[in-house]
Amino acid sequence: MSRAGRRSGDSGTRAAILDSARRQFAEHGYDGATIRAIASGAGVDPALVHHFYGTKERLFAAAMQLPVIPSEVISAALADTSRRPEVTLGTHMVASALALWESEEVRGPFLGLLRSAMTSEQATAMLREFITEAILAPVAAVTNDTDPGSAPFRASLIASQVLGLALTRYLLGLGPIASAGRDELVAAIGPNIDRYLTGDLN
Amino acid sequence: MSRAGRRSGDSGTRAAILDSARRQFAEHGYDGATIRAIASGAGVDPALVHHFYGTKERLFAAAMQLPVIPSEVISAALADTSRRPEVTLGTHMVASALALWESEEVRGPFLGLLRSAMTSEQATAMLREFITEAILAPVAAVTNDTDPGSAPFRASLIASQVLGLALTRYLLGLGPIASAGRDELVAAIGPNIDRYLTGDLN
DNA sequence: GTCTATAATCGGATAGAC
DNA sequence: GTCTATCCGATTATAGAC
Repeated sequence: MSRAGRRSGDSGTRAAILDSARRQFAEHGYDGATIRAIASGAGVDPALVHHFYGTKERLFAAAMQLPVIPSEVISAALADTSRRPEVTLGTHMVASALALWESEEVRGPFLGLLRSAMTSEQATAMLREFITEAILAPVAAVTNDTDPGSAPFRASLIASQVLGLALTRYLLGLGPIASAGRDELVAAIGPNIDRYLTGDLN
Repeated sequence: MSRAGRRSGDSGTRAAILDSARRQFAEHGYDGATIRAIASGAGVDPALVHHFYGTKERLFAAAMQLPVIPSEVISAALADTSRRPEVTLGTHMVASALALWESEEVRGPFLGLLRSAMTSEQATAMLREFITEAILAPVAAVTNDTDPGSAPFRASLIASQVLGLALTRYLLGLGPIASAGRDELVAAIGPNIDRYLTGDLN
């Protein structure tokens, strides 16, 4: 019978390693996360990590794959905004980001990428690419009616505020902004994003 | 004569090591900067670094000392603003930050601290302390007339935007924001800081 | 003040047994 | 699929000669 021999299927270890990797990269960044610590966190031998993922770089790339598609989330936000005009797009963007970051599965890779981008050129490129995909594209869709050329600049400004929010809230744990509720932050920051989106920047 | 023997004075090496340390910490963060690279950058033997500064931690603390006193800079900005009311405080804060960061001696330690704060708990504490001193105090001085309790939250929001600016401009090198001129950024971001300072956040 | 030599540790990666 | 054993490079830090 073809059923003889060991099952080729999953025993869950592969996923456990990826989970542990996400946590380690999120907390310590690329350099600070060690294969040994990742293996230990998954309850397996370090050699197994290499067995499944080859090198540390490849494991990092695998771990940083977001479980959501940025462009889909933004599309949903856009659709929602056009249905409820009382909610501005900037407000909605901040609310969406904060909501996504409350999920461990999204926040982990994102913070890992952010931390790693500080010291690794490769991670910097990955983060830049992600930002472009997640922010520039939808912003361009909104602004290309008024002033097409300003879209990249507007998107960068938005990125600076949104990344600054993640930085102070999750990485630095800056008192009031780390303990503030979602609604509070949305109300405080949303209008500033709106200004970057459609306001006069001169 | 008391002039016999080797001069006890400075041969410049100590300062050269500190300079090299600032550059290395700025570029690679605490973990990424190695004593060896710092020594090499200063053209001396690694053992000398230990001879002068003891441990890597002590060298880091010495290298991160800013050559300017944050509170003094802010005081100057406040005084300047009250003399020329056409320039808003938020605009002036952004301009001051960008001007300071153009000096290698200020930008180096600052970026080093920012990079290191991503992975080192000790550096995180240092950066938090610095932010509080540099931003919270002056903000409180401006807002305590209107709504005393909101000062820490307002200061944190300002920190999120200012740190986000440093992050995208210098660490990530995000296209349009990295190549933008100082005036352009001041005009774009200043008003948003003003809103965090005195606007309605609800 | 400056360097050589070396101790002690830790990291990624591989070979190969089971 | 999983683990043991091991190699090899890099790092901080110290002892001590000159």
